[in-house]
Amino acid sequence: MEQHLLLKELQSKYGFPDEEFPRLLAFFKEKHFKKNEIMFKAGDVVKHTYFILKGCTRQYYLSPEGAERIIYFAEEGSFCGELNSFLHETPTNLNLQSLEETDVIYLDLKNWETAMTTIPALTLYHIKNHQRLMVKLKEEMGRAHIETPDEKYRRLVNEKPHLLQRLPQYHIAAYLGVTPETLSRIRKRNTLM
Amino acid sequence: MEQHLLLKELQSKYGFPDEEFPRLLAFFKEKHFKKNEIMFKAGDVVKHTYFILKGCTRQYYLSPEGAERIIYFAEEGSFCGELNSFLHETPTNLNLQSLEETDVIYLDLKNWETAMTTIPALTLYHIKNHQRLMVKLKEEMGRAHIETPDEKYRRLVNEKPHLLQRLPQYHIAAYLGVTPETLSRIRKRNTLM
DNA sequence: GCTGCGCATTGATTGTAATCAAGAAATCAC
DNA sequence: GTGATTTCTTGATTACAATCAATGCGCAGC
Repeated sequence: MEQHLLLKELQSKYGFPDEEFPRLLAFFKEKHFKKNEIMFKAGDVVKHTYFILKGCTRQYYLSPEGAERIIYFAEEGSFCGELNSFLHETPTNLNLQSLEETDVIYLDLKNWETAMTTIPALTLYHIKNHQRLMVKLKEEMGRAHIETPDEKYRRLVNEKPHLLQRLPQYHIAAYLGVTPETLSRIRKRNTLM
Repeated sequence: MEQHLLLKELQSKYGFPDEEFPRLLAFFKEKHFKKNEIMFKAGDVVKHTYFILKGCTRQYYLSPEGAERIIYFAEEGSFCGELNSFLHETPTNLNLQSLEETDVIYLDLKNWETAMTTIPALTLYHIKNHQRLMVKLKEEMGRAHIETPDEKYRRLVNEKPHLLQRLPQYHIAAYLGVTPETLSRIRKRNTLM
């Protein structure tokens, strides 16, 4: 019997009691996004927090000049959203877009709060995971200023090789902060030797 | 009568009841760091969370090549530490160093947990502030890959001009992700016109 | 099969930061 | 104050990514 992706994620990090899971799952609704659909955009108040069952999304800023700065890609088995906007009901600066046909389950604010306050194992998951993400973000920050595009690319190859197969190169380029032309040349340099 | 810096910080963000403050303050101990003292370093389990009363610190990574990547500077009136290592009692990857003669108050883990669980206004401050920092970090991430050094410098001039007066330029350079030579030239370009 | 469009590659040129190398200026120790 | 060290500036050169421009490739629609 196949284990639910959400339960798998919750248990993989810190343990989550199986018997609590149906009660948690009941708080979620399901939804499908078509390829390239905007899930929320800058200026919106984010109404849902998503967990991806199938597919892939990108979160990005639009610079004043209109360039897209991709912060990260989320794939099946992970949460994506923008908690600050969601919890405080304030407009976000981020954009979220599906990159493939994408199935999600999601929570609205009311259910998020209820689940978070009545399921201790979820609270624990959330706090610890949040802490962990913060540290990862800081590490990336440190590297973002310093690493050369070649280094960034090689790190991606090592850490998230599946993304390279899954996504078009211009998105990878926007994520690495280089032009598609440069990425093409980097790939040439780094595969032939 | 002078208001305590910590109370000021707590109240400036979300409100904190005056009458609770003495009870909170009792959890803290005091300490002084000399200029350029290492407060913790990569590999350490971080034992304290600091609040700066006077002075200035920097948090940074050491790259494999030995280059320093400064993540941020903390001045009087702000917390600094590394919560992930602190709370989970695991080794950190970050380094923290005082840049001036620095007075702090600090919490150890036991007191942090007690304070956090018995003073609701503190819990609230912590959660909300953490959320806010997360969003700011993401925004910086987005910019870090894309902005030119000139833009980074001008942003710093606008947002944190005091840092420029306070810190040596090679630290500013390490924060912006450029060499000191380049920063010197950027300054020349951006002050004369 | 052919046409058109989006995406990826390649080439030539340009701009800008890193690097290497001295000096000048400021800071600290005695 | 003097000298020594640290920090900042300036110059010359080099390396590399952006940009502009053109071509190649793959795929969808007719």
